[in-house]
Amino acid sequence: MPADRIDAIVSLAKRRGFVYPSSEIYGGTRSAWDYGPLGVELKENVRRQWWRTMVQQRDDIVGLDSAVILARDVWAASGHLDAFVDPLTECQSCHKRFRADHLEEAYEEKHGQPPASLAELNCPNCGNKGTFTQPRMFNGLMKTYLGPVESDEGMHYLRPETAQGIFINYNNVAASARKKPPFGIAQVGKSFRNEITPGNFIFRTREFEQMEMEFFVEPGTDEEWHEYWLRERWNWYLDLGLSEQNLRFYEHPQNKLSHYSKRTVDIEYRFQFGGTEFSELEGIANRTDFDLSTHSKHSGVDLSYFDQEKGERWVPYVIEPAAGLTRAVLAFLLEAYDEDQAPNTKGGMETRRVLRFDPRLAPVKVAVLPLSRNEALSPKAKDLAATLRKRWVVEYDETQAIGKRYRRQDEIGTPYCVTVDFDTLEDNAVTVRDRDSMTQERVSLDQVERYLIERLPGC
RNA sequence: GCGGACGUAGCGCAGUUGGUAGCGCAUCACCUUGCCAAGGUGAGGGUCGCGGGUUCGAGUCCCGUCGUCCGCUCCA
Repeated sequence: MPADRIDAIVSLAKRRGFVYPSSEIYGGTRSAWDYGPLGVELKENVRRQWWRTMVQQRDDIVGLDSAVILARDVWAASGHLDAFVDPLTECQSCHKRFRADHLEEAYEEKHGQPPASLAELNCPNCGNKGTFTQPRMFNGLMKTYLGPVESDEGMHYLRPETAQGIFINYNNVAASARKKPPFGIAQVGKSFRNEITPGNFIFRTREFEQMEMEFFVEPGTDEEWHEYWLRERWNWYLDLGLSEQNLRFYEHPQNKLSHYSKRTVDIEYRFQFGGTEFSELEGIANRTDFDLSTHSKHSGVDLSYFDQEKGERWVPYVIEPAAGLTRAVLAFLLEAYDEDQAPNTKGGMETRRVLRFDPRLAPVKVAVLPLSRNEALSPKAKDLAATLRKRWVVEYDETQAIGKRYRRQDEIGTPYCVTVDFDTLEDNAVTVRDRDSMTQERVSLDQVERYLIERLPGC
């Protein structure tokens, strides 16, 4: 994979309508991207595949769509208010930044007492003393105010993860859907974090979309279930076209785990940002009984489960596969991007840009092309397009040469092009052209839909 | 937030010592061809990211600001 593939994707994304810089006519706004006509289809297809796999095709997982703005107590209970707010200070000599509380802890360990002020501290990087700025609080939680008056009472947080909406609905879902462990609750939606350094195109943004599932299991079976979900999620990416060589597992070291986690393993993709080969696509964590326990404690509502068979009560453990929808979109784009050689009219070869999407992810499934803009061909082709459009996203294009139109479709990853030609008027058959092999097959008009259904499974 | 680079039409770029912007592709129209783009003719599209300043005059120099990328920092 060439290192400039990401540049090619950014350019193509804007040119063809996948992703635009947000608020572009006002100079842009940091860390936000807008999804164009093809991008929204692609994103929706990724979301749909996840939902089908995780919810609709299983009998042990159900869906949920909770609010973005939850009660403030939720974030106190979940630990986010503590974990997301850090005092940061910067060394004015070498311009490195540090957690002020970490510096003070290190000082105390060494000297047996806390420093009187930051001025007592030497910079761990350059060794200079008294160079630290006053610490500033960095709050990873995004604030907003409910109600017309900006008062402290109205201050709420936009969710930094969708998971908490699931935990606080645990009782509701378990009761109404008559579910008992092991079972899961899945949710897709936007989350918000004040990332210090957003960037790398749509990889890290302050507003982003997550696909999260919380799987509730009996304590003691949690490690086994964790392994199960690692395999399941890995296979999901493979099934939709990511190649094994571009994926890997990353095991978080024990001393760097989140406040809620017993073990976390990421699925990473070879995004190749700057000097970083692999970056996180999805985190699969064993959250233990932390969430349900803490919400039981803070809310006063018992979220434990009474096991009828064993006659005992326990708090379920949670295995959480938490995927970034927008990150997955980028991974699928990168993986699909390819350049190969295609013949031209003159008998030579030309470079062809093609997005080799799995058909389930392709924004457009079929393009209908009359060989020539013509009184007889165009209506016939339009009729066919209208028929196919009842089932799939279909593009109709009659401008310029047929070869050029094939290339346009290749560049946006359309798996099949159906061409209506002059013979069609005689034999009622059309040509179906395959994106990857560029081979063509003659198919009779009344069989086209069936032909495509066979080749577009799950679309 | 710090350091560096960059920001000219949708995309990719050129703009020489400061003298009021060009190229390729793309788009649109017409002609031509008719199964794998880049034939012909023509058209539309840019207050050169934005705001100040220096200057008779700035895309070109200076300052600020916004944005992108790279490196730090952060990444629950």
